[in-house]
Amino acid sequence: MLELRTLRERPDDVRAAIRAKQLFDAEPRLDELLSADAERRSLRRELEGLQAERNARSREIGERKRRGEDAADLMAGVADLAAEVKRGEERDRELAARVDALLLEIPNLPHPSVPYGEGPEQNVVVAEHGERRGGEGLRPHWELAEARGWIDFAAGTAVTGAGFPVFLGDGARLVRALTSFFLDRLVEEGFTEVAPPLLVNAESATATGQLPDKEGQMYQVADGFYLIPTSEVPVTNLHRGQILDEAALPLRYCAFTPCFRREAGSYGKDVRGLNRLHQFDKVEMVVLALPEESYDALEAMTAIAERMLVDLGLAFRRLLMCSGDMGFTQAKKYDLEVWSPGQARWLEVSSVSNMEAFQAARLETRCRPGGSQGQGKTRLVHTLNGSALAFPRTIAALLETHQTEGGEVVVPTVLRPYLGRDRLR
RNA sequence: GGAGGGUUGGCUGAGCGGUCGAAAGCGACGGUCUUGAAAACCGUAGACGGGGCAACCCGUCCGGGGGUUCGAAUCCCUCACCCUCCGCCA
Repeated sequence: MLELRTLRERPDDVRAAIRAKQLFDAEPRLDELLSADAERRSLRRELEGLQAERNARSREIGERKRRGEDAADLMAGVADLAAEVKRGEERDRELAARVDALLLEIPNLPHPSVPYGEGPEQNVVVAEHGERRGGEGLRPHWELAEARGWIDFAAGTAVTGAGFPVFLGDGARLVRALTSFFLDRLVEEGFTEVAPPLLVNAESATATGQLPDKEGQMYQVADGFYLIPTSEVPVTNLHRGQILDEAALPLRYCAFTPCFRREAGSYGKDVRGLNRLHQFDKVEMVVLALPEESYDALEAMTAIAERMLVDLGLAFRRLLMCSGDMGFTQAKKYDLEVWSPGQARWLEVSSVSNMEAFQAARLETRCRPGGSQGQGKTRLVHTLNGSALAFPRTIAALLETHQTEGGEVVVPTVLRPYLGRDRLR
């Protein structure tokens, strides 16, 4: 969420952001929020005066009683005041709850460098790397994988349902090899490896922005928990409510987890093969950074993900997302898309975003020199995350790109130590 | 799943319904001393919100949320979490 102060001081910027992000439903909420907040502030000014008066009189009663004097007259006078305070506090609670709920519906402001656009077609291709493989006889990954028994889509459907493929044999080993390759690389880069919970509570999901709006995208299980749609959620929540030492920033984490998404409403070619699943694996980077350093961190994270794609021998491009395709919580976002020769289309395998202080405000993750024992003002940290990388589409592109005429797959050099062979059979 | 005990400031830990935002110790910060440091001594110190040019003033916060009361860290209800014992379990 944005800080209330931002809405008060820059309501026009917030309104512009809502429109730029094409989230027009948020505009009436902004209006309601601003008026509720104004009402609350004037109420509070009045209420705080009453509270001060009540406190003073109660203190006087206390002092008299301690001296053994009678205070019945004072107590009678304060009763009305106390009742009025109570009414005020009730109204204040209502308004606070309203403001709080509405605040969750206001999207983050796009960074000035983000281009305006109404949808995906206006994303900007920043760079393209590698040579796209093309030609006759290149098969889509589902044909390759099913022919060799690396992936059994039908079995997954039987066990659970559509969108839950089963990896077998060299397919499963490829998953394990990628896991190690990604994590080892990120640890080399200085990230701390995390194995987080795969279920989170509503507070965590709210802090990172999955709730309340995207509730339908998560699987909810018993006891009010949600299956994580990305490890961004548990990992970003690691420092909830803390005041971090600025000298310790940036904090850089990486995590391998399965991710669970309901993906309601998807259809057609999007859901073919590994293109869109309800359960998939992903290695994620999560960074908590100083505000003045967060955009350098965004570039660095994107570069790390890109280098992995280069090492896997995949052709890819980097997109700068336009305002309308960026999503609710992000200030700036890059997508990396790999070329899928078997499908002749681009597939998103990574999304790297800077949320600035949007998540930190709800997380109450702050920093200052010296940390919780430090001096001076606290500031909200900036949070970032990025995939490095999402497995299914990486695997799809990898199988299709490195396929041979005989239906085998040449294993990229960097994965050979992990797989112990140079071909998938 | 059953029974009991807890949750207080960066940490440990006191706290009778009435100057308690909260003792004390540790830690932190500033200073004295020292060539420097340590020790010792003196002092300063919470977070969040509102108001004021400012010194400063006001409000809220003792796990979360409600309640009782003129007044709640202290009493009541409720939820969450932690600990101990029993049961079950990879």
